[in-house]
Amino acid sequence: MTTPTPQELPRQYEPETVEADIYARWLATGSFRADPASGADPYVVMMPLPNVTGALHMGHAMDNVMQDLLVRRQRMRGCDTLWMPGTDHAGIATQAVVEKRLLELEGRTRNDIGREALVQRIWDWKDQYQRRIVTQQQRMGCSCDWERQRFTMDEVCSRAVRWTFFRLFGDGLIYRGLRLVNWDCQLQTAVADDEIEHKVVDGFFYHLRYPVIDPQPGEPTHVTVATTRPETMLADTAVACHPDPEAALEARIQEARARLERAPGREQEAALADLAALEARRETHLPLLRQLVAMARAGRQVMLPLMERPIPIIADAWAKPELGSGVVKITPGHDPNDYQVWQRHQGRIGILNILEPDGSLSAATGAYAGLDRFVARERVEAHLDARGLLALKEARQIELGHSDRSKSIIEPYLSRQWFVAMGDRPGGIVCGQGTGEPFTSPGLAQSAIDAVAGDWRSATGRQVRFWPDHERYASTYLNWLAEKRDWCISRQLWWGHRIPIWSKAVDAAGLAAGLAELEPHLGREDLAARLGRKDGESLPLAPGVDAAALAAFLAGDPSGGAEFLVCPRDATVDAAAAPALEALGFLRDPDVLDTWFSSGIWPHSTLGWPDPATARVEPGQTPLGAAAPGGRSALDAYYPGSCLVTGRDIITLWVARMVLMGLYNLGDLPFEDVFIHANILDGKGERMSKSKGNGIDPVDILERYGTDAMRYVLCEMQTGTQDIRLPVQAISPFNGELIDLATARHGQSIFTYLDPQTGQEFDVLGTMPDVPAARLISDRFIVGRNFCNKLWNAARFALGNLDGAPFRPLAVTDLALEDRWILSRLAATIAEVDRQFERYNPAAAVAAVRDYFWNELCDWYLELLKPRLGAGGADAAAARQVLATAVDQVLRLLHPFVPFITESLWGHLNAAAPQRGVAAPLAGGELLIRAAWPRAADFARDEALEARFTVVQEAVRALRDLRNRYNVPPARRLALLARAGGETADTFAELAHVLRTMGGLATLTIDAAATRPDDAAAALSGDAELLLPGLIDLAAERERLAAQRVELEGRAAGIRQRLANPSFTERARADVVAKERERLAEIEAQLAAIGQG
RNA sequence: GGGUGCGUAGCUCAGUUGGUUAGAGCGCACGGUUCACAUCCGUGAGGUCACAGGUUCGAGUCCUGUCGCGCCCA
Repeated sequence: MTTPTPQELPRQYEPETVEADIYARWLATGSFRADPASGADPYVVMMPLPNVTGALHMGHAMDNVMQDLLVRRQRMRGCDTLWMPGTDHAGIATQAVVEKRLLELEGRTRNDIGREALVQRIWDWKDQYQRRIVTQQQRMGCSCDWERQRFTMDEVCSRAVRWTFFRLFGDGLIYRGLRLVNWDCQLQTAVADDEIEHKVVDGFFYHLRYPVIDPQPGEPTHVTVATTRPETMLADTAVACHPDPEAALEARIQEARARLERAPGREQEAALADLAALEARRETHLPLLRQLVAMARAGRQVMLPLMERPIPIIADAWAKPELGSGVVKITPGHDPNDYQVWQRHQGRIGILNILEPDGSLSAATGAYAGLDRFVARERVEAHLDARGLLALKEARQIELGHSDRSKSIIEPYLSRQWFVAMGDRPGGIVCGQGTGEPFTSPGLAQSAIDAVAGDWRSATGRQVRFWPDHERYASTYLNWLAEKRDWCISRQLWWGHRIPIWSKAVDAAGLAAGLAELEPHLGREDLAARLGRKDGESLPLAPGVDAAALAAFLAGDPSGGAEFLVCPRDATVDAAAAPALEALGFLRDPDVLDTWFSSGIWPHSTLGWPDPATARVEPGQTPLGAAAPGGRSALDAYYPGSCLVTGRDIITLWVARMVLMGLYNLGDLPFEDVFIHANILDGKGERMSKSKGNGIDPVDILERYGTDAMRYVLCEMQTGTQDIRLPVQAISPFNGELIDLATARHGQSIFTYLDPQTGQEFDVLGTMPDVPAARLISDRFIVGRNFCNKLWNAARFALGNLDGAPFRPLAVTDLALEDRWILSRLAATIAEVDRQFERYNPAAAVAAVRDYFWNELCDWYLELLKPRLGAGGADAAAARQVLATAVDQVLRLLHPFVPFITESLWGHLNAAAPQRGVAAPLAGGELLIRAAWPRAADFARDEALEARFTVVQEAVRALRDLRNRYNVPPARRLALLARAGGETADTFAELAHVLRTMGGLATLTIDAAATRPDDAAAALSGDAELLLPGLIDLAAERERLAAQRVELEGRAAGIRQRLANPSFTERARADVVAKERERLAEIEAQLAAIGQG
């Protein structure tokens, strides 16, 4: 890289000419590399792995920039920093995208091409998007250690997944159980609760009549139940009424009364109607419900129509006497609430599954078998209607879960899934097995709760703390964990980590024979075998296990049926055992693991756990084992880590799981700090996302405004807990004008808009074949570009004046007052920036540097410097040295925020003034990225001088205001008569040159006893009066002073009133009262000044 | 339905344990090309802090309620 002389630097900062070179230089010098052998304190950030489904948008940019900000500062503070990059395979999301394309482009489904071919296509997709994501991150300036980059399905991470599964399984924490899951009939997989979008849609509420079997005289002949999904009646196993309908109804009536009392005027009518309707039920519904309770106790039944199956009437509080008929149908296999009813009445009522994985009805439905569920719905409706059993069909809005991925309607579906037990276990669980500091926790969820709440500390004294609002985010985390719900980890997908289990069904009769066959495989440390019951309980199998005990265990589950489960510890063991297991009739589980299973162990899987020495990294990557015998492995050096930076939406899904998996596998925390940053919203306040078409590609922003401009604005926006609205504009493909998407009208789809100028349609997703695509940007980033340009030009000015400025130690007496002032302000700024970094407040940190750089260094110090530099001599030399030092420190402070421009200017500064400092030389360095972070203690703080400077600055502003008011040309020098005494007079005298230079004065007279000449323009500044003779217009001036007097008198009156109030002077803090008195005195002095004229 | 957060200048947002006259940037108005920067400089206007009560000597800040908006969970 050649270094141009300052004179050759362009007049404007051109990011595109420096960014690529500088990034290449950082890479070539290994500046991002972590080095366990350095002996420095580690600082470790594990990137929230973006998934390979698509490219990054501004939300990711925020996440990445925040991480880079923290990492770059800690690197400059001398830490051995590791920022671990990587990507997530995102099982269902990625497979769904690839399947969708397959269908759109080739009209084929996954079953048409088969498992192997589909997985290959997804790998290709992953390679493509991983490259794109890394490019995006590198262009954003991310200083990750790329030589350690991981992917959740690479060899290193996959091994850790298997070991984790193996360990959990061996500890009895993984089981297979029958559960109601959310089933996506299109993708044919279970999906997690958080992958469901609830939408209100138009539907119907069907009221069905079920005949009572052998009704006695006076008993009803039918009961009426209601449902939105009539076809599920085929799987009904009971009808229920409330066990104490009277009490339940009265409770609702009381609530309705209370609501009525609280209801504001316009809601009164509705509340009154509600109450009346409930009260009417005492007559219309209660008698029947009481009768049904009695019938339920007597074990009476109704006949399920169409299936002609008797089902019991039961009493359960799930039935609400205030709703519908007060009777509900119970379909445990297809409704989550009914499933709970079934659990409460096990043995008395059955559970049935009538759905096939594709959403068609199963053989269990007889005549309806094979029909799609929506076709079956119509048939059932027609058949019931024909028999007079459809009492009513009312149109109604109903809430329905839709799959995030396929958009199809989710069905509650009874299936066998794998779970991790999150709750407390008898005897607890052992965390950190084999680590030297193992400990016992009641259960997995509890271990993660303890890490945040209460007095628990890890063996190394760590606990988890959320920033910038611990209480708020900790409560999200704790509320979720407190439910301790078992975690469904199986997904019926092809893309992901295959569940490493071989299984074979067994019953009581075959138990002994099966055990004998398995015997050769038992007792191995690399293979775990258990006998699992249908209810999810399991027992370990070891050589010589007591068959009688196992038989008793099997008999303990009334549903009967069990299976042998075998889990090999890793792929090698698996391959070796496979033929034997197959020969015994074992089947390998076809499902894959939930993505969060592998991302939950990301903070240690990436470091080579369970054994860094044997972790097989890819060619060119940094090995994870110790570099030398006795040295530290990546795992030793970088676990536990430091900080996790992420958005609040995955506190539960991911943060909590990383904590508990880290504790379980390693006995310590993956991080201490969790920095929750803002989400990026568009101009309408909607969360930015590619699939919504409002996502901005950070590369589009940085190509237009520069990377540093983008980073600067992102940092400036990260204030606290507030989400950020980023108005989105499209660049018109027709004329290049910016079009605000918040106000633009849509075209034929929600992804197209109409150009308000040309009326033509454009597309923001770039997927419409016939509609021109538009890039999305946001003009919010102009601010950042302007900032960079200002920095560039200030540095250009400094560089042009430094002239190789040699270093020599300077004493305070060698310095001008403004030198001491700018260095004092520097000390204050460094301290403030550090304080704000520690509070995780990037906006306040960057504002502190900005204010120092722009409002103090540029606006005052540089202007004061200009006459001194021209004068030459020792004073000019000292000025150069201070200037070089101030620029040096500003570049360092700004580097984490705007790394490219600062690194570029650093090189020029090194050429112009190789050694910098004031009292002592500062440690330099060829590259800024590794230069030392500024220390406030290196510069003398002089608050008294700062206060005097403020007084003079105020006077200068007052002078400028007068100039403006009287249209005085900038070049005209003025004669100032300052009526000031005491300290103010001293300050004016001491800093007279500042007043002269900045105020554009020809002469300055300070006189405590001056009288105001008639033709003088006058302004107050503190307790001084600034008089500019020969400027005015008397009438205007009198009017102005009169207005000023009114304002001052108003203020004085307010303070006098406050001081006259005894309860204020007695109860308020003494310093507050004193301050008020002081202020009053000041105002009175000002009034006196005006009055005198 | 439960939980949680937000509402401050035209816009996007700050506002530390309650204590001067509520701030910044952008936008707006006026004036400016003196050779670092017009992506700049100077000055100014602009707010009933959503609304209604309450606590307090004192409330943007604490409490209660209402309205509007968002997110998470069911």
